[in-house]
Amino acid sequence: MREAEIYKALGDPIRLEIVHRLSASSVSTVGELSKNLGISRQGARKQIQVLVDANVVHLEQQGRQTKVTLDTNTLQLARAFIVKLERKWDERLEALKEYVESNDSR
Amino acid sequence: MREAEIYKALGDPIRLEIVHRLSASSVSTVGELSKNLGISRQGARKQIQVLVDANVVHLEQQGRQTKVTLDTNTLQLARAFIVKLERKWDERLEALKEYVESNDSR
DNA sequence: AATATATGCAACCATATGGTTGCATATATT
DNA sequence: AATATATGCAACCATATGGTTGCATATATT
Repeated sequence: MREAEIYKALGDPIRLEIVHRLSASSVSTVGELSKNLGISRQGARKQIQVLVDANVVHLEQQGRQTKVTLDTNTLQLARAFIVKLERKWDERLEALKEYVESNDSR
Repeated sequence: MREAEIYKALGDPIRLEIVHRLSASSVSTVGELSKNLGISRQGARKQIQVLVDANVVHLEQQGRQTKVTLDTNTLQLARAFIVKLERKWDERLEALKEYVESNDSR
């Protein structure tokens, strides 16, 4: 399941913060994204790499800087899996409820 | 961000498999869920505990067995965060596109 | 009462992870 | 040409994580 790797990549406060900034602010270079995270630039770079490896973001060289972009396909995959879990679970509850009602002694 | 802990809990193949089985099959006890995962029962129990700690599932003692239930509120939180990321990102792309068009020299 | 079943808890271990520092280098700016 | 900026890469380290085995115990079944 590729989804596991995606969730794992999102499953860290710093990495989630990076992804959040990417989506919500206009910051988009490796250098800028690495600021104010409470860790060193090199440390931040390693976290960005985890996101790259899970295809949550992509990198693109631009002169001396590196642009970071979100991969919405990956986000969609992550969302779809959760939606499926929710739907299947609801179906089961529904089936169970009907079963209980059909055997209800009232 | 509580979401990070949720994603972290989902970010492991075995744990994701457990959650998937919970939603898709009628298996619902700690013992049954622990089977066929390729690890020992005690190992599986530790993974279930990670899901419990992140509130992805809840436990409920029933006689000598322990029932596991999905917490849909937690799943919803995880889904909502991804949806928000996708929306914000789309808004940014849209704004950028309009900006480019307004400065287009054609 | 004796046995079987479902479970929990603790100690232990190898590897993964999240961080650091130090150094190198390509591209822009002056 | 000299300097500044943005970045990458590697070695290292402490702690977290994912697994194991061994043992204890509460509840059901016979």
